[in-house]
Amino acid sequence: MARPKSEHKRNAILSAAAGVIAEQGGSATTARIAKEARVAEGTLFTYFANKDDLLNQLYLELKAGLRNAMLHGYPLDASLRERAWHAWNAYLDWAIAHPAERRALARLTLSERVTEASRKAGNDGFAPISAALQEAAALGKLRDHPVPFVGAIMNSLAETTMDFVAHYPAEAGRYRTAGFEAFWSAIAGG
Amino acid sequence: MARPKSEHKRNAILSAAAGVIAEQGGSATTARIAKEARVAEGTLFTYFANKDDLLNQLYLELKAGLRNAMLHGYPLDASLRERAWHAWNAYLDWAIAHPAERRALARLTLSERVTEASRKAGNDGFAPISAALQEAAALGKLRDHPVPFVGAIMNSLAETTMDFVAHYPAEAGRYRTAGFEAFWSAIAGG
Amino acid sequence: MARPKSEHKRNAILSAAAGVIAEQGGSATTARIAKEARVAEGTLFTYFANKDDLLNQLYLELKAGLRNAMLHGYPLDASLRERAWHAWNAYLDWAIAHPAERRALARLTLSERVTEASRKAGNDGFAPISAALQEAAALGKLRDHPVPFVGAIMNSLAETTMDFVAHYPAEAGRYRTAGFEAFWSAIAGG
Amino acid sequence: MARPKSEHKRNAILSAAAGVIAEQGGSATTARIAKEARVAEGTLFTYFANKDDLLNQLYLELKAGLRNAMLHGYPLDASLRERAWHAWNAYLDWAIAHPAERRALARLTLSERVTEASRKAGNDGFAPISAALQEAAALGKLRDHPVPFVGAIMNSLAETTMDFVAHYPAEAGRYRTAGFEAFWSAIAGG
DNA sequence: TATGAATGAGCGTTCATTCAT
DNA sequence: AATGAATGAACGCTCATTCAT
Repeated sequence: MARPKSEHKRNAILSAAAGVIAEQGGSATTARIAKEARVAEGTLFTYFANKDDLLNQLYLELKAGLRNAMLHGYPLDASLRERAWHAWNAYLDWAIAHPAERRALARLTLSERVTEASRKAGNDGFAPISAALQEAAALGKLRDHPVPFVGAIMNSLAETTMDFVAHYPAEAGRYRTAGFEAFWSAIAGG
Repeated sequence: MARPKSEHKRNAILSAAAGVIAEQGGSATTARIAKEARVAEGTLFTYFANKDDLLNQLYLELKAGLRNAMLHGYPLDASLRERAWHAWNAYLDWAIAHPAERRALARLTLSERVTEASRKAGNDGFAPISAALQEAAALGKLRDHPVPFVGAIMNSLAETTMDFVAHYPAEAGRYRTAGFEAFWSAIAGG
Repeated sequence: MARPKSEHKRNAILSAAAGVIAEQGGSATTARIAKEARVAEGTLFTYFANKDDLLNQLYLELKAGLRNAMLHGYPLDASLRERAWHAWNAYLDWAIAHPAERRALARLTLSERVTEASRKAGNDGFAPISAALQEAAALGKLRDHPVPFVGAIMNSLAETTMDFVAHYPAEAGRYRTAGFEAFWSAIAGG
Repeated sequence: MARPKSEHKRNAILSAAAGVIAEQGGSATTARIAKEARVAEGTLFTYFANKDDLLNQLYLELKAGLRNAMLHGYPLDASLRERAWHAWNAYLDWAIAHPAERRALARLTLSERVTEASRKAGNDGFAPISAALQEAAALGKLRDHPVPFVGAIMNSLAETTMDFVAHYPAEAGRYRTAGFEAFWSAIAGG
């Protein structure tokens, strides 16, 4: 093969896209992304069929990165609260370490251009966390909340917490704990 | 430009904008909005200096509408929980009655085109609710959470609840209560 | 109405398109056409939905112009030969007077982008000439040739004649006559 | 570039080009041609300096192929009419046997990218046929037509005939004869 | 020499904004 | 003030050509 398609270049484009989307949101252009990735405009299209494809692949990549972060070291056998605490922290750690990725993911999640199929695929692999919630529900530990509702609550409280952590880094620890307490109080009981 | 002739026309444009943004998100064009408002393309620009101005004014208008809904009949002298319950229900009622507005507001809140100034101005007028939270905090009834954090938690849980209400209208009542319980548990105590 | 869409501008674009296509063929760009028409690039698209639409409308317009030229003064009651002679001359006169249009029409006729529907519509209105051929065939004056074949022969000989007239303007008259004689000999008889 | 390694590969590219141009006309891309020739995109440019060069060489190649077909078995000593009949049939046989080549040649003949020099060179080698026409003219057998005009008439009538043969294969024989009769009547006489 | 990824000028088209009416 | 045609910068994307392998 002449010059093989380089995983490095693909990642550079995805990474540049995350940065530009985090910064500019809906007005991120392919020209800007290519420039940021130090790649010709046309090159972007040898790695991604079109802009929507890039957006969807980026969404998937970000979801996968987050999942890896959350599931790395996940204490399968610990108590429910400990597992929740692990997931909570892993999420915050990832978000703190990857602010652009986090912002880009938030924007993509709300974009009309990310397909339903991508959303579904992106949520695969979060199975262990879902499983924990299912188990908790079965044990009657989740008040009366439907499982997906609890998942959504966790998500939205974590996002909110993350907003404060990002805004007040000096009090990151405090918000991290407070957010978790709020979450745990919100769902546990029964 | 400063004093448009017809308040009716201005409202038609704002209302059309809410509808189109709710539906199309980032790809809403001024041409489409004007058409929906039954107004010429150019007319839009005698009421709003440019698209960003329209977006920011719409954001403000939606925030004001929501505030009016939440504060109408607000029981200033009731218990903290009752006041929270009132606000909670008022929010959900507004969102159910104005789905396009709600969706547009959610999208604008995340848009890079709504300025910090607009966001600040938009949160003015929610003072009575903030006041209640302040009071609660002073009484030590809010665990240890900073007041703005509690406000944000309320907001994000209400949004999450609203998503489920919209998705499963048959179980609206259940989610309405469950969401409030989650919220109240999350923040009350101490 | 603010500024009505002007027939003049539409014609300027069509005329510019004919000129540029005659000159550049397949590599005629919308930018070049707009420039030649002294119109902004975007304006072209307020008169024509897209480039293909422009091409098809131009084809139709050129066909209509040619038809008008050929049918103007057409001697419905003259002899067959006289009617053929009239059509022959009218075609050559039009082609000589409108060299760019003629060349553009030739190119469009061969383009993949002119639809079957346009071709069909373009041939409507040449009915009187077709009728003459039908009549001649009925009278057994066309040797044994099928009518459409005779029409095609006339067309191709006229085109060939026109090529020579264009190339050797000094001998235009000679080719005009010689071409017609060739045509008439080719089809008449029986 | 001047001495490509493989004549086979050069032919594969030319042949693929004929096919793609016949099919797609002006929108034939070098990428598509290379793919069809089972050759890398870059390889095309080691055999041809650029796309225009490929087009011109293809034109020449097609002309040469047609010439070979027409001159093979050409009855130098037969009567004028017999020689014309031979050429006529040879052309139709070639066109029927090589539809893509014929179509590509027709398109290239009209393309602005085939140079005057190529056209001239392409017509060399049809000398024997020209010679026959010259001879006939000298003998006063060609009415009064200039020789090149007669050649062009033959060409355009053969093309027209070919269009009908391609469209109505069941009546190929009839059109073949009728076309020739039309041609012969058009030019012979005196 | 052959490969195919890389390049970037240039394409057709959109759209926020201006301006003649 | 209202209209909508006119504008042209900017977009996503294509493709002939180059060049590292």
